[in-house]
Amino acid sequence: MTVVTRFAPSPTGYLHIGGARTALFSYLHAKRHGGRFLLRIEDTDRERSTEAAVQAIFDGLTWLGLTADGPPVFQTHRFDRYREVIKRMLAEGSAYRCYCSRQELEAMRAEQMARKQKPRYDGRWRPEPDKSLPAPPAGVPPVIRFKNPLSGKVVFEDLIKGRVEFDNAELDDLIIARADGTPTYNFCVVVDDMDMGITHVIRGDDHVNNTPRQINILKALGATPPAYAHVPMILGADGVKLSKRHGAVSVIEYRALGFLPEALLNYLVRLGWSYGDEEIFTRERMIELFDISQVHKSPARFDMDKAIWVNHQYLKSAEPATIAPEFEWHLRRIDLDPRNGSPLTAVIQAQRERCKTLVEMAEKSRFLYAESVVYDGKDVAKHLDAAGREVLADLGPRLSKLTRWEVAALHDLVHGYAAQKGLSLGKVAQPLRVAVAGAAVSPPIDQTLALLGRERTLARIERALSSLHQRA
RNA sequence: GCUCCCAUCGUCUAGAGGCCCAGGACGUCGCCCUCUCACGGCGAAAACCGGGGUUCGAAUCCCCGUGGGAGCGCCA
Repeated sequence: MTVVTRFAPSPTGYLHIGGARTALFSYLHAKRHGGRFLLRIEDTDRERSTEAAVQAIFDGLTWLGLTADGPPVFQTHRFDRYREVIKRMLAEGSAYRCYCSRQELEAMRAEQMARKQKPRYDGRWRPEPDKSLPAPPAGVPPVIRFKNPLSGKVVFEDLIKGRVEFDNAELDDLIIARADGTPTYNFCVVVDDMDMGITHVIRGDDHVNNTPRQINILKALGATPPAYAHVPMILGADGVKLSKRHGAVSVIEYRALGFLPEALLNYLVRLGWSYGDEEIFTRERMIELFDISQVHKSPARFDMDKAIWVNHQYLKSAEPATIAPEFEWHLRRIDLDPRNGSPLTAVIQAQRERCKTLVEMAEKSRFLYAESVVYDGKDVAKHLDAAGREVLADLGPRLSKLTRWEVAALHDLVHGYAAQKGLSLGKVAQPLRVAVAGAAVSPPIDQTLALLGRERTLARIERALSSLHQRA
């Protein structure tokens, strides 16, 4: 049987990083077994679902490259089907109408809580062979409840958690359709998973308690329950559920933070899963090695430092051309024109080892794309003193006479000058660096000059000298 | 309150009874390399939640405790 998994978010906000990991696990499990990964939008709650949220989820998944093998399924497009199934269940007796008012239910819950019991529906409208039901109150639209088995156990082998058991006595008759006729979550999930031919439900830990109910409905419908895998959630650095106050929670925020999608995915896959001592996994390798049953049972904390380290690994080793589009996105984000400077791949090549994020790379490359440099006062004071100015004055003419503006030639020129003057390289490179880049940090000086180009280099040396004269 | 789940360095993890006085990675701290920042190299500190069992032998199996988490809606 072909493996079919799905990611089923409800569009009430952005794509959460925890959701992204769940999606990744579903995706990997499907691919690992040559199966299909599907997407379903659980938008039955019209109050909270928004068009923008749907788009945000699509955008997040697209950026991560977790593409579904088929068009997304929208639950709101399937109401006819749900109605049909409910009609059938009513006819077969696996569901019934309940006329309790909300107030009545609330009172029931309050009373149970007071008696220190688990709040649950007491089955007052549940039809039984020898039971006589009250006459339905007039004018009250009923909800539909599922007739859950009263005794016995629901047992399932969770691929991550192992054997999980629930007593049916712990479960109550959940509402599958509201008074207005719209179906509810647990019911829709069951019908959809069945209709979509889902073989493996991989979802967040917070759904374990829903699983026995869903299995019971599935059985009442005569369907075979899929396999389940409940993945633990991601915690913030403080061990508490990850939320906005921990910083970035939405996938798109990680893009803004300067992450590469592959790097984020890599970090995420290692959260709760590992393969020996390996840390870096290409997508192909993840697909080859990922085993859902090896995922940890316990929740993991999100460690930004490690995530950034992984990102740096990708920045350092990925093909510059694959990084270029993201780098361009970041340059534009800080109002720099990617065409107004050296080719992106050359800059990436020069900057990658000193930048852990693309934000940093864009920022550190500002002097290569902006018309004017912003000088760091401290660095200017430190390196463009009298001696530094002398170096610049000497180097200007020599540089302007250089015939080949290439790394090797620039290297020889700078080194040759230092040797000739008996200066350490630092005494030459630093003033030059500050003059052209505005600060004491940049790629090796020969590369820096090569990337900047002759014209800008000479102009900036000029400007550094003249503005210093003004100050002096 | 009730139900379910979890527990190895600060963090992510290796470990499926002897290979473990517990290995790797991030982070931290030294040292080396060096034109800056980095990269890199070398090294250090750092953990089996507690208590009982089982066993010749337990981080690994069992029980209890403690601590964490999730769920208990006409939300999803």
